[in-house]
Amino acid sequence: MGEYKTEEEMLENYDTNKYETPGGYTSDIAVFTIISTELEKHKPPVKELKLMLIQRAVKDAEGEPNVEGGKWALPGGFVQPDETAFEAASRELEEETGVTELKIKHFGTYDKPGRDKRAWIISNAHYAIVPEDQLIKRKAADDASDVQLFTVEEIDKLDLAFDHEQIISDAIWIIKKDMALTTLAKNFLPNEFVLSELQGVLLTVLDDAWIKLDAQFFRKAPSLPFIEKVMVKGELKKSNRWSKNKAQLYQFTDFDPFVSIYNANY
Amino acid sequence: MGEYKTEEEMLENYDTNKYETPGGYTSDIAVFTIISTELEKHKPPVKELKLMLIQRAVKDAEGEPNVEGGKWALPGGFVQPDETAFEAASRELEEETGVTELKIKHFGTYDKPGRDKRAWIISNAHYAIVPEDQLIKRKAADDASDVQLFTVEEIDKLDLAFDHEQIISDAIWIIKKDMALTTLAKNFLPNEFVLSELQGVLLTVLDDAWIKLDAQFFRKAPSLPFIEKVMVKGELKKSNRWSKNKAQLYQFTDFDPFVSIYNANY
DNA sequence: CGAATAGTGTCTCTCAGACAGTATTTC
DNA sequence: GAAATACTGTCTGAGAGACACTATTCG
Repeated sequence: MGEYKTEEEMLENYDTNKYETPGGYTSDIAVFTIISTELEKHKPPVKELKLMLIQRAVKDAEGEPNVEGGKWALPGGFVQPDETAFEAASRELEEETGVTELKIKHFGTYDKPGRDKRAWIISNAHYAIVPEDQLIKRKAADDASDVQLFTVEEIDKLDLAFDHEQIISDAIWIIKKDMALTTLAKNFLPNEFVLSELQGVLLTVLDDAWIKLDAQFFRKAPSLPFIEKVMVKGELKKSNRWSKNKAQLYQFTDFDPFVSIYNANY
Repeated sequence: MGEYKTEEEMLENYDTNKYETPGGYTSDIAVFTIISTELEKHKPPVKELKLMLIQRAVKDAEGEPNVEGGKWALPGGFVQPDETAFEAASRELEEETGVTELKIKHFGTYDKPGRDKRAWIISNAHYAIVPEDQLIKRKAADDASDVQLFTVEEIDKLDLAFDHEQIISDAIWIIKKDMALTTLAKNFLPNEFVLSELQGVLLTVLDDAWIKLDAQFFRKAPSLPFIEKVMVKGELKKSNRWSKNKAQLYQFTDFDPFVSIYNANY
């Protein structure tokens, strides 16, 4: 019969070697941003979705050869025992970019045996969205060549560390889905934006015909239930940031859309 | 400078104690089923969403007090180093119910420090859908009172182990979302089904007005792009399983619906 | 023939889709 | 005034929503 009389006594003697335990627990972050390139004054800029990657050092701080050295990888690191993987992602993103209060979302766990040559290491993957102005600030402060932004097409040609090719491919898929199904777009936009900016953000990721057609987009968008016209002192607030003609400014409401395949258009 | 010359040499000497490592890696499964209760012949049955839970033994095999003994919990267990959490879920579900080839989906990671009193234990949560006939088979074979099906309302009153209250609440939310956004309903239905069966499954989880209204549901459902009428030798196949009047049988196609909040109804 | 399930007929109204047209501002 | 962005007018047809009505079968 039992050696221990109480649950407390048993807990004190709990042996973590009873089952084989993982050799590490990490958190990876796919940092997305949309870069706007202004071609001309009073012209909507060209927008491109980019992902931040770091190039792993060939040798570590002690001068030892680094695992997967020289390859490009997602930023990330080991999770501490007093935090969740999500908190680790948030902490590491701040260390890396200096930005806090960002949209971060967990989207998957990667635990395939052999994914990390060192040991049985489990990774939780997150995506984060950084507004471009925040990233540009960082770019100036530290223009290390080992941190770079890549478009989706450029990533295809890179030599990626671990199973990060899979993680990145999943991240891109998820961000497309979330862009279509949630108001994720708001994280890529300033608080007040014009319709053509929203259109530009959506087009970096989605490929709907009606979003491309100005007449249809400009007619329907104003009645989307999760955005509203910006009013100041009873007047409609407008901007001519991107055009000669003044355009109406919009902001997101807190409406949380919920759609269903059983009553939607495909 | 470095002790090791090559990456291989370094890998052989990799010390997993360099960072603190988790004390365990587990996989939990929320097993859902929809139980149909036939009240009368030729009447559509009452359908209810149920979740399978197990009651943790008060003492373990060695007679020691068991952690969270006596409480209800999700089935699950430790992940082996040669498998993923998903594979572990699949294996454990088979051990528990004897059923393979089921719909299983990972939906979250639970790693909040202190969630398990024993150690730093990370759990991956999955949901699974078991057709009711498979579960009834099991019920007969082993009618242990420590495995039971509960409705969502009944679960609210139970004393649940670890953070399983949170996991279950998340699981129910996810299954509702997936029911609305994917063809998840097909996993709750036989291969060939009538519209009232689909309507019944949807109503266990969703609460759309138009699904409830027969006239609207029966008009629109036939044109859903992911189901089609069953044909046999050029004839429409019908069934009077649930009614005196024969009803058209449908089956799911392999169409994968993709909806967006930007062109949907809310 | 009554009752119950499984639909269909018909009307109204809204909105998607297509395409042309207008408004505002800068150079 | 030319050019570019940001919309609006107008028509057509498909489909959502509401409610009444029909069809089939069992007992």
